[in-house]
Amino acid sequence: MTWGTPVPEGHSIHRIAMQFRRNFAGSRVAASSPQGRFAAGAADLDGRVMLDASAIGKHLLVEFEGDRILHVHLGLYGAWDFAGEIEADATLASANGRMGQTNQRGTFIEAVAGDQAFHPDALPESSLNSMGAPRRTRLRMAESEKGEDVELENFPPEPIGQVRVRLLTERAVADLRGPTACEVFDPQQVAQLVAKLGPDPMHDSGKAAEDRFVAAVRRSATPIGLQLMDQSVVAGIGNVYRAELLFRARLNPHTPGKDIPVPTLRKLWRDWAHLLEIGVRTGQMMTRDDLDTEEAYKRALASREERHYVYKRTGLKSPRGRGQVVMEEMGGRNLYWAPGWQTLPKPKPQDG
DNA sequence: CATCGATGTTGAG
DNA sequence: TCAACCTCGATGG
Repeated sequence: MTWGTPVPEGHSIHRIAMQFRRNFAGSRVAASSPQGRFAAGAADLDGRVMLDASAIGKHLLVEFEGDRILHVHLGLYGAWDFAGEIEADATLASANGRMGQTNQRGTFIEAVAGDQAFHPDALPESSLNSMGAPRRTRLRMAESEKGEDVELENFPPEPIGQVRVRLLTERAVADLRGPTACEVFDPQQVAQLVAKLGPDPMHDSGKAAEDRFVAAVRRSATPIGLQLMDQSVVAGIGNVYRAELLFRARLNPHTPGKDIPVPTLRKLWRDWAHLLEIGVRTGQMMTRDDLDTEEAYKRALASREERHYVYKRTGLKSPRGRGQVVMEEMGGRNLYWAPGWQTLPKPKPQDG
C-alpha cells in the first residue's frame, strides 16, 4: 500500500503523523538520504527507535530516541510516500493522488452508502486502528502498472525521484521528496518552533486556544484574509481553507482584524476546527456543507472544484446565489471570494 | 512533449 | 517584492 500527500494544508500533516504513529512508532529505523542532501541528518537518526510523531499546523515532528526530532515542512509540493506493510483503509487511501482514484473513490463511496453518511459530518472515522491484516503490496502508477495492485516482491522498493530522506523499518518505508524543511531538531529547537506558531485546533483544543486566536486577530488592523494565512496567528490554514472559511463566515477578506466582532471570530475558529476535523478524518478537503444528496456528494468527490464554494471558482455564480466569485492577489497568493455574499461585518450605520 | 501553475515558506536584494 | 525550492497534475500543441 502506497500513498502520497498531495494537499499540504494542515489536515494532511496530521494524517502523515497518524501514519507514522501507526506503522513506524516503536520500531528501529534505518535512515538514509538517497538524494544525499540530508546525509548528515540521516546518519544521526540512523538506527534509532522512532518514539512518536505529531503535527502542529503544517509542521511534522517525528521523535526518535536520544532527543532527536525530525522536523519536516512539505512546503508547496513536498510529499511523503509510504510503502510496504502500511495499514491504511479506504478513507485514508482516498487522500492519495497517486493510486487508482476511481477505485479508491468507489471504495470510499461504498463504505458510506446506505444512509445519510454522504454528508461530511457523518463520514466514517479513519479506521487506522481497526484494519485487517497488513499487505505487502504496492500501488504505484508506473508506466506499465497503472492502477494495478502489484505484489511487492522486493522490499524495500527503489526510491523514485529525489528522495531527501528514507525511513525504513523491517516492514514499512517512508520516502520524503521536495520538502521545504527537513532537519534534526533538539527539544529546545522544537520548543522554539512551537512558540512561534499560533494555535492548531487539532493540537490545542479548548477555550484557551480559541481565546488566543481571537486575541491575535483583534490585536492588529491587518486584513483577516492575511491573518488567516499567518501561521503565528493560526497554524495549519492554507490558501484553500482561507478562502473557504471566509466565504462560510460571509467575511469580507479586507476587513481589519480588530474590526471583527469577537463572536464572529469565535465562530470562525470553531468552523476551522470543524473543517480541519473533516479533513483529518476523511482525507478530503471538503469545505461545502450544502451537498444534500448522494449524487451531489459524488460529484464533489469527483471534481476538485465541486468541493469548494469559491476556491478556483472565478467567474462562477457563488453556490449560495449572491454574486460572482472573483480572484485577486492578497499576500502574494490568489484569493478567491464572492463580494456580493461576503459582506460582513456590516459598515456602521453612521457618518455618511 | 513542453509549459505552466500550485494547497508554502525562506531568504536575498 | 521576488526567485528559489525542483514536484507533478493540468493544459495546450
